[in-house]
Amino acid sequence: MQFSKSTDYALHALIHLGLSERSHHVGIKELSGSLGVSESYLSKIMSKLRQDGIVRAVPGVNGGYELARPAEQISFLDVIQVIEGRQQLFECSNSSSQQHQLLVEQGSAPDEQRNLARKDCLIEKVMLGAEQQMHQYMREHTIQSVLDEAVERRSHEANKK
Amino acid sequence: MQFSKSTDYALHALIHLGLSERSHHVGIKELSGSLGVSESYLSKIMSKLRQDGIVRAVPGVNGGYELARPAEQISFLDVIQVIEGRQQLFECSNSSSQQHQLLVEQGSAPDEQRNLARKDCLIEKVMLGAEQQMHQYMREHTIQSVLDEAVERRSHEANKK
DNA sequence: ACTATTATAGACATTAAAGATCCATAATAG
DNA sequence: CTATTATGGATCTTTAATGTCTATAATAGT
Repeated sequence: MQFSKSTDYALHALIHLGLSERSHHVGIKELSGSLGVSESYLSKIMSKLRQDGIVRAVPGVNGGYELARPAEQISFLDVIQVIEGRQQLFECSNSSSQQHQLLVEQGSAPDEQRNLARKDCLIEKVMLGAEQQMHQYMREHTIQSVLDEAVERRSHEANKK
Repeated sequence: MQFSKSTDYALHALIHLGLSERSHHVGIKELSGSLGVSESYLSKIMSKLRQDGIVRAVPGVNGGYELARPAEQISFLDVIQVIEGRQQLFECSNSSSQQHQLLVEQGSAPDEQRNLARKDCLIEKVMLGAEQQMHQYMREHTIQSVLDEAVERRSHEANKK
């Protein structure tokens, strides 16, 4: 299991837009050149980001892309969910099998067992908890926080001289 | 991005083994029947778990599988890493491109820029942090903790009557 | 209004990974 | 020695990610 390259491209593209001045449009040529990926492919990704309101796009001469809202309001989670989708990372495919019966009391009434559906899988519950830990972290980190850290790193480098 | 079905099968199989008495071997027939998956496919997964020391396997009459160590010493993280592999969820594919130059000071010496390799990508750093949040949670949850919670749930159900 | 420029959307091709099956082999209990 | 059970290799199918191409629509500048 790995995040797709599209996610990598999307995040880097947004950093690039974040570095540009406000209300300046960056064309797909500049973006794709900077990231080392084809225009065709990157424009698919940018379209997704536009459809989800992360960036704005303007066609025509001097057109291109810009962030649709301040960089501190674009979290990593926002971006990942646009590109990777919003399904759970783990879904129990097994709820109708014998397996889950074993986790319920052996002597209970049949209708109680029926009520134990997909969402009651204890394994899925753990995996969902794990995912939400990751989400929380991604929610706290934004495009702006990366830009800020880049500035910090620059001043550290400067001090070393 | 989603966890593979193999991970689902592996976790459910381990719960099944955890429910069986110690030093009792559970055959692939029983396991695959319980999970609703073919013997061939599940045995591949069980082999992986054996190679990584999660289960023991015994061929021959009355053979089968058992947990290789106590259920409280088998964490979700152990299992996920066997099945999904140990690569990072996110790896920056982009370190040699212009993108990262932008994140470094524009006027610095060329050799300092060279030193900024893959591992210095600030995006990758955030993503790695997120992954480690998830790992920590998975490390704290074990096969035994699921079995315990199943018991708890049973007594809750009993109280409702 | 015309033209060059730029994003959009759809169709399509390629590649890689997951999911699944089959068979020959090796190990074990009785 | 035999029936049983796991193992490993080869192979096939399906699905998702990756990538390209082309026709269309929108825009700025003239």
